[in-house]
Amino acid sequence: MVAAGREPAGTAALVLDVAERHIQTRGYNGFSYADVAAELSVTKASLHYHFPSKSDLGEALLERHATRFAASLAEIDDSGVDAMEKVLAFTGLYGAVLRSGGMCLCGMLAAEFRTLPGGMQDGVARFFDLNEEWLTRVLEAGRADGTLDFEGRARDRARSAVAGLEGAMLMAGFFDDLSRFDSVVESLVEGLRA
Amino acid sequence: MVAAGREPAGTAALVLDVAERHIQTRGYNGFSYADVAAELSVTKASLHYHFPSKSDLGEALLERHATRFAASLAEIDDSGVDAMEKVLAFTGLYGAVLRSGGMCLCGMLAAEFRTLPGGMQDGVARFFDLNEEWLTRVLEAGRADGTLDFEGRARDRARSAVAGLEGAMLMAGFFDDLSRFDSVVESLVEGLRA
DNA sequence: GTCTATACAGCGATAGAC
DNA sequence: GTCTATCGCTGTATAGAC
Repeated sequence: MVAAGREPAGTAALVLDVAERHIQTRGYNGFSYADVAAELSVTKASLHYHFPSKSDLGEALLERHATRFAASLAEIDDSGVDAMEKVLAFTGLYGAVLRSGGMCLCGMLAAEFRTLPGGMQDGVARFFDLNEEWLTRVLEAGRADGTLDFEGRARDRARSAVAGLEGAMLMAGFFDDLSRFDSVVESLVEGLRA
Repeated sequence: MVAAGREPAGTAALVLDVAERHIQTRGYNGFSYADVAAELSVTKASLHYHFPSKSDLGEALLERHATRFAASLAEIDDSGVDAMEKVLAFTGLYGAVLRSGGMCLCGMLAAEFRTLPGGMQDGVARFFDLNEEWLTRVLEAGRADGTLDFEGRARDRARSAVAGLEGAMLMAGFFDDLSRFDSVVESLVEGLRA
């Protein structure tokens, strides 16, 4: 079992790694325990020891993902750069996943959400909430100190930005064309420039 | 069998209707012939008469969808409104699907594309190409006659707009919050205003 | 064009040995 | 913690009667 507040280690971590990549590329309904087991050269039964059900696996993955993402955001906060640089670092987190060859984990799960177990739906919602709250704060701070300029509520901007990034990953991944992602980031940034 | 260039009628059309809604809400891997059969009160074997394989069904659906969408775009072209109104009518096509309770058919399939049969992948790509080409033309015409104003290449703008709309549908559908879609349309429109 | 019946592969999941 | 073996179910798909 996994100690509370700690990331799984050993085989459990490897399972999460493989499952994460499978979900990013094929979706939750697009991979099976057999796929993961074959890739790790273990048996399906061994996976069920670590994650009794597929939804347990999915929820553990979402928990790890949220923890890691929150840590990345905290790192950006601690870097002491201005608001625009923070926004760019934020888009960079998305871009890194795209360059690694996959769709955003939670973007993919959002598309499938009606087929997901309830616990996973909540995990996906929490991820987006985290994104929006962090970005809203950055936008508000940037507008307050004059380094950013935009119309309307910061929260609406943050939501539009996250939606734009998700759509950008979807399209750039589908066409295998990173410039489609860059174009969206570009127009996002232009809309915030002081 | 379906006559070339004509939409399927009768049971085949009903099958496509149900499959379309299932893909929009649950994805291609999220529904089965059994689901469709139950909803139409027929047997699975009956579905296989109309569409021998699931990929045949998917490809027929994409063909009908492309035909209908092209007809909607032609209708906008023929309406004689200015470029901004055409863009709004375009976003309205997406919004109508969202209000009907689903994700964009091809947006959903784009997320799953690595698990799709090759013929369906091509169909999805053609849909996005059609979107981009039409919107690029509208943006160029609008800039030429002064009713729109924006920086950069029209094609890049069109691609960003389509990506934004896809992401907006994804997020608005997930949170069941139409205002998230409207916010994205709003910022899209603002970025084009002369 | 729809039905019953069935084939066969893959799925998530469990029991129990090591 | 991993294995072999197996279960029950669902998936796509087919044969052949009506």
